[in-house]
Amino acid sequence: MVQIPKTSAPTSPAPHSVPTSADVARLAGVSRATVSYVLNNTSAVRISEPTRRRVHQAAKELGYVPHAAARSLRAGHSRMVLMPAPDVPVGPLYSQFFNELQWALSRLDYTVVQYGSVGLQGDEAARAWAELRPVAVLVPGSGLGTEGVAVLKRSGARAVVTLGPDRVEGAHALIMDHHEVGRSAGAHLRARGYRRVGVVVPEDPGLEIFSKPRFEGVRQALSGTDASVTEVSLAYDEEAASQLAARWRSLGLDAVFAYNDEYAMLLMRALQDEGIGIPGDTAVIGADDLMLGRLLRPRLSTVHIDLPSGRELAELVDRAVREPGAPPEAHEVLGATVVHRESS
Amino acid sequence: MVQIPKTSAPTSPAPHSVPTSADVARLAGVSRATVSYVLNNTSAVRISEPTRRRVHQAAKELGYVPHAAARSLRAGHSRMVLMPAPDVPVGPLYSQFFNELQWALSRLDYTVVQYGSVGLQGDEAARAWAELRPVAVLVPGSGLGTEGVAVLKRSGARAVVTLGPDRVEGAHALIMDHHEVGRSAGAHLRARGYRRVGVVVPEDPGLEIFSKPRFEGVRQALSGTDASVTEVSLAYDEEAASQLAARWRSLGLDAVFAYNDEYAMLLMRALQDEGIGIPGDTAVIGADDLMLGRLLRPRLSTVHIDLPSGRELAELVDRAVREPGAPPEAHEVLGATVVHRESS
DNA sequence: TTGAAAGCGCTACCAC
DNA sequence: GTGGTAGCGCTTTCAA
Repeated sequence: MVQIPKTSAPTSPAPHSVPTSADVARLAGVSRATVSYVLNNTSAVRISEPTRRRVHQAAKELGYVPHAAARSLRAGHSRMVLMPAPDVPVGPLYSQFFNELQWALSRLDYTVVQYGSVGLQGDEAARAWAELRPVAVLVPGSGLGTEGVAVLKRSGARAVVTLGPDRVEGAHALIMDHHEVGRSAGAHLRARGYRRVGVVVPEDPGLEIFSKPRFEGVRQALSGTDASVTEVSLAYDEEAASQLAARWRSLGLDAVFAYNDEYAMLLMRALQDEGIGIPGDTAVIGADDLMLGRLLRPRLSTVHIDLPSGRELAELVDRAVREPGAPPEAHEVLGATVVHRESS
Repeated sequence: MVQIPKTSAPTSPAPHSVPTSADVARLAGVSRATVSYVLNNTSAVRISEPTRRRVHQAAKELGYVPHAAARSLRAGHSRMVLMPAPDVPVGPLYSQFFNELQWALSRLDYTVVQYGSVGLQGDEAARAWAELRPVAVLVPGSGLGTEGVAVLKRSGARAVVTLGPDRVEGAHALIMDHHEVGRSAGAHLRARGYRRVGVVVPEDPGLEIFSKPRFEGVRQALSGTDASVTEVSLAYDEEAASQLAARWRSLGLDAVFAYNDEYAMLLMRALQDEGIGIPGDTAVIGADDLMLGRLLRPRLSTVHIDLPSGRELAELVDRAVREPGAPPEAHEVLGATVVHRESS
């Protein structure tokens, strides 16, 4: 029987070491090999039913849990898919995508692990990830360079996938080019006849990866026309917004792409409080197509963003893992479509 | 020299296996022991400078990265802090808390890993986590039971901390009792003279952990008074909100606690579109004190929630790891204070 | 049907 | 100063 009486407090300060398969074997009166066969349902070998029972019973009594590190050390590989945890607060879009991905990967029998790599820079981070010998690494953003990819592959990663603005040599890429978001917004504003277009760029440096290309996209969409594009820096707080609103008229803008829906809401509110009509005096368009945009008055025009489904990415990963020799795939996966509502 | 010429394409399909410390030793012309000493800066032993250089050089050429599993297998422990990834989209509050935590733990030389455990139930999940032999496990929500804690501890976790509504035997607890949120809101509404109070309860079953206690809290705050409390179910979409608004007057409520700021915004908009004045006809109060509440008109009253700082939790973890015999601590860490604005 | 033993990559004890 | 080597927990071939 188990040594800890069921009825006593489970806080047993006994320094009992953690049970190994050898302990299970001992208790069941069999060899470690047999324990392994039984617990892994190894089909290549047939174990008698009584023995199986004894092993299972022993494992249960000891509370045996296999040691993943030992197992994958022996096996020479794992099924861990590693993903650095994003260090900026992410919105519902990313959360949903990530959940889907996780679900799809677990269906394919991979284990998804988000690795917190605060404070690690570029190749140093790649090395830290490589220490875990993941079978695949999914890297959002643009932190990974060619050397990082090489480190990961050398250490056994069979698939390295970047989710970001650009391709990295040797890695599969899900290219999420936010230029397209800006371009859609810009084209929309141009088509609706606006000529002096502002583009909000968040002050938060962590958002630069998105804000820069979105800004550039607007510029691209309006280049070759008589429209002007003005960068408008804005921190995500009320004070900053109202200060901006106070000098808004002096900017002489007839439309603004507000980076995303949240910044759009912030700015809209400040403009309205300043007596600036939307879209009459200034048109506003956001991005991300959040629920809140539909709730604003006027209803917020926005750029809806299509991310790849988690299932798609999971399949890419699986394909890459099974065929590591195959040349890296690169897919443009960010779709942007304008949802025209009332604010533009 | 390294075998892959620097100038050729780095897509070397060569099935070269991943370099081990033995490879480094061979290339440097020393023993594996020496490699280990050098790369870990072992202070107990002095290695000559030329040797150090040779080892470092060889490691670099091979792109050697130590194998974390092998290392922790040998060491008998790791410094991995495991946290199951939340399966519901989390708001900025949690994101920020988590980032702080991660940062604070990495300062203490722990590695934080979020483990995606979709589809795993209770003790099964605990077993999956235990396989990784983390030194500490932080579990948000209420999924972990006494048996789960026991499994984790038996498999070597020196600290198990739950972040949720209740204590679990044997685990440290950061008790986040959302009753207090409801109580604050209820007390506020009562103090302001409202008597027929509605409480929005999201339909999303994943939010029950929060919505149930928040609802109960309001009930508690109003029990013993002549005020009534009515549960109002609501899905997070416009259609549901406008249907609710259409029958709002028939509910005869003079105030509503809207679960959180986002649901509050959804409901407020629907009510206003229905011609229901806020707070004149119905007062509204949200929770979470998000930026968006300040931007609504009328400005949204809300319940500000104080979570523990990531640093505090990190210190608790560290203490628990160093003193695994110590009795589990339990702290009430959820502070709720009403921020009165214009909507109530 | 079951057991003995090798070995995955690494570190740390002991010898030289 | 440096090297040999045992052994962490596990799986799997080969024998019995």
